[in-house]
Amino acid sequence: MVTKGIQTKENIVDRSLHLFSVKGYYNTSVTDILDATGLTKGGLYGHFKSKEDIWHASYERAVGIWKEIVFQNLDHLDDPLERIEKALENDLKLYLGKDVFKGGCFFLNMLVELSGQSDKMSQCVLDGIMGFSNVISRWLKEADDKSMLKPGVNRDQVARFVVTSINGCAALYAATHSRETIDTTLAQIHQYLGEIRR
Amino acid sequence: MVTKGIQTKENIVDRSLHLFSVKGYYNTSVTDILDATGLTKGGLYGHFKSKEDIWHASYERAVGIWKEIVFQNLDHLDDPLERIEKALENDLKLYLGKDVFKGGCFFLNMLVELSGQSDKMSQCVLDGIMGFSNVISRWLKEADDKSMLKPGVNRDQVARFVVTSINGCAALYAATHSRETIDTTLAQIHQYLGEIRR
DNA sequence: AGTAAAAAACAGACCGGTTGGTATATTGTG
DNA sequence: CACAATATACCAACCGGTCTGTTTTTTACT
Repeated sequence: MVTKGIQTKENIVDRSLHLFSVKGYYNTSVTDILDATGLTKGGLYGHFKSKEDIWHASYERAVGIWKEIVFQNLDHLDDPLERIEKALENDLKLYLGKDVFKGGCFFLNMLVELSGQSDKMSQCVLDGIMGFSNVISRWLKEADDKSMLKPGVNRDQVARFVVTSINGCAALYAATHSRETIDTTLAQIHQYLGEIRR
Repeated sequence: MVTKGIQTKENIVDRSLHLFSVKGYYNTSVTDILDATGLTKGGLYGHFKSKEDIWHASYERAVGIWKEIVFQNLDHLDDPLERIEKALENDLKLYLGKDVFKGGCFFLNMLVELSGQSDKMSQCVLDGIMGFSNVISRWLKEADDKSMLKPGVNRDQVARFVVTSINGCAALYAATHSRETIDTTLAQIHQYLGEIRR
């Protein structure tokens, strides 16, 4: 049963996630969250014990939303390299490009802002990003097992480079909001991945 | 003649640049700058009329430092593609990797934090980054004129993709501080650029 | 070079407003 | 009725910035 309490709690997370994404963590004040939710201090701090706690809940929510978008329509792709490209396309076109979070990519924004500020929070984000890199790495392994890759391809490096590129794309897209940024990145990654195929 | 005034002014810029790079713009308080310089409010605001003014001066300083590092030892390289790779290597190994600014890449950090917050400041950073992309684009044109490129290479796209990748690398390096991040990016860009050569 | 006037540099108190967070009281709901 | 949910008032610390007054440096003139 969905009580009133957990309803408002989810609402807090939703609104906060949006605010953190647009304004950043430090530049989002608790008052901003109060205004966005219509609550007051007492109401908010009844659900979370600190601003950082709200962030962690927002992060988990963001991961859920992101996964649903990026890993959709992948099951029917038997070709691991096609699967990788489709996932990247999902990420850039449907997650980043559709402005799921108005400020750009929540994870990249947080990673940059929190690096050097909060080890706990930035490590949290970094783990998520490296997780995606590992998924791609596994798909590359699958391709390699099927003898689809040129010999001598460093799979981990390729995976990390691809993830690096989409993060760079996210940084530039947040500033430009131009489709070109996304299209260019996808086109060049396609070029790049085409060259590791046997 | 170097008066006392412009000496302290330069000192303010130096310290502030460092603080902005490590803590970000919003999370750096004027008091932080006061502590770092040993000044008080009156002393500081005699040189700059606002915190944003200090940032603009810091940005200009950062550009100067960055250019000196990235464009060094390039004159002797007649091969434009080698020149591009050397510039990227300078950027990642000597600027990013040597922790010239402790918080990682000042420009990437600022771009991400300021996008959506201050159009004026973020545009400033974006212009600088796109300027680098244009330089690379011109070098690619030079290579093309010398018939060094495969036919059909989209020079602007290649330039933008390369710049995108080094920015992504900067984001991950700030979080990991691992040489591997840099080495991987350089190695894969080398791979990628090798494929556009005729 | 010495000195006095002008100007630049700086200190410190102060401003209204905001920060994240707490304690307690009140309201709404099962 | 009981308890979760929310409001209100409040806290000390801090925010970027201004103001006035004092000290130090530079400049101008002899």
